[in-house]
Amino acid sequence: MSTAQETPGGEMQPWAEVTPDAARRLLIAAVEAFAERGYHATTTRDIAGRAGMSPAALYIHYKTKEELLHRISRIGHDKALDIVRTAAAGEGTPAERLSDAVRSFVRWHAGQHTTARVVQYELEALGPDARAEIIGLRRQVDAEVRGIIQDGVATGEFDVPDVPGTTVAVLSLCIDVARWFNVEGPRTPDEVGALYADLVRRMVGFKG
Amino acid sequence: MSTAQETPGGEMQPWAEVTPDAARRLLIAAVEAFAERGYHATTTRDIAGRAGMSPAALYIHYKTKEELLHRISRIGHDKALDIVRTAAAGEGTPAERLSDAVRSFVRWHAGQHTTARVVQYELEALGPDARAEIIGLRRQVDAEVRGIIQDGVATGEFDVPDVPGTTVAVLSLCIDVARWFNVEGPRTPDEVGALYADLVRRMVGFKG
DNA sequence: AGGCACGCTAAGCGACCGCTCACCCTCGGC
DNA sequence: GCCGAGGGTGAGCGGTCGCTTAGCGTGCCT
Repeated sequence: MSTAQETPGGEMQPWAEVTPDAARRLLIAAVEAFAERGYHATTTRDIAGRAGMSPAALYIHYKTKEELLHRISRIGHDKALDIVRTAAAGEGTPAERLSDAVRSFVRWHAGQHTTARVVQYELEALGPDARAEIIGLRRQVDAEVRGIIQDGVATGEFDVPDVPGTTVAVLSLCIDVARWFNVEGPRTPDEVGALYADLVRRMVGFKG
Repeated sequence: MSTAQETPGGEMQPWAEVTPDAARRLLIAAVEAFAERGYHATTTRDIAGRAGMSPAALYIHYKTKEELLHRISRIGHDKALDIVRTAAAGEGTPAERLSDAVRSFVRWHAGQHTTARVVQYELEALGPDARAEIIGLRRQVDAEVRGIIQDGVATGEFDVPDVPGTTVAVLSLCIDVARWFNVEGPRTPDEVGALYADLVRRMVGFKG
């Protein structure tokens, strides 16, 4: 669904779908600034400066500062939904699909924690329409994860007394990685993903 | 440790330790405004207006807008640390103490989610000194929870391959309640606390 | 009664915000 | 060689921000 390009190593090149080049540079600068200082504390002058342009250049490619946040949030949520959809549509057992989903979802929130922080924590800065659109995408993410858990309950693999509540908790756990993950810290995104996949297996009562 | 007063029902009256009355009204107004719009998007005029005062009145009781956030964050973290310390110092088994800690910690983050949102998510708006002080308190919270988990591992009650990682995950799970909890939602703070206590028991491999 | 400390307000200062406008440079098509 | 389109800049507008200052009202102490 995404037009982003894969490198030979298979790693996603983020923002590859944003053109032209100047618009992409501005967007990347905005992601960094928003993640560091928050949306409201970031000035358009700061964004343009990081992209090596004058303040006015921003408005050639984006109508407002909020449109920048909207584009970032939309692309990020599309990517997040893509990740869980891919895992949910896999062919393994519910336990395997849930582990896959958690592992890749967490890996993205850790590896791209700069982007994820903006995507997950600056939602309230969006206007009503944009916010509603993003909330719709979040509901789809929730539905995918809940579906996997329900499948596991149906097959008897999982023991989950409260499926909606456990779904919220699992997603909350994964999303909050973006808040605390630190590149200087002791764990790689892969390691956090593996740890969290194990923790979630336990949460759903899977005896593997 | 806190000078806050208990009501006859046993429920804590938040901000009771803030005096005089005008200073407390301003602080409560600031908590609401910061929680709704974020620190940087909140104006001192808005805070003063909510407290029924003129903009200048704020500066009689607080030196700057940042001092307001600092006071809120400090009091909130003191309360959070108090909660986990009380549970950790209890007399039950590690499983009981961990459940107590999670239940009361989550109950606070859900019931006082307005305050908790400010306390947990506006840390970066603080200056370096204030931030360092708060981070110190967070480390103490982390140490309390890690201590309980280690105790459980030592007695063989818990099966936890990665104690520091699991500690981070447990705290992250509890804290993020403040972000998603909604008073209009289907769950009471008590119910979320009970659900989360169960989920955490599973995460540490407790077979109860 | 007089004085004065204190809580508060009206007005406003200087800075900086998001955003606009008039203009410039570069480059491809003819 | 000229033109038009599109990406870029410098300067700056209107507005709002955090915060300050001069002065006012009220109640307590003597």
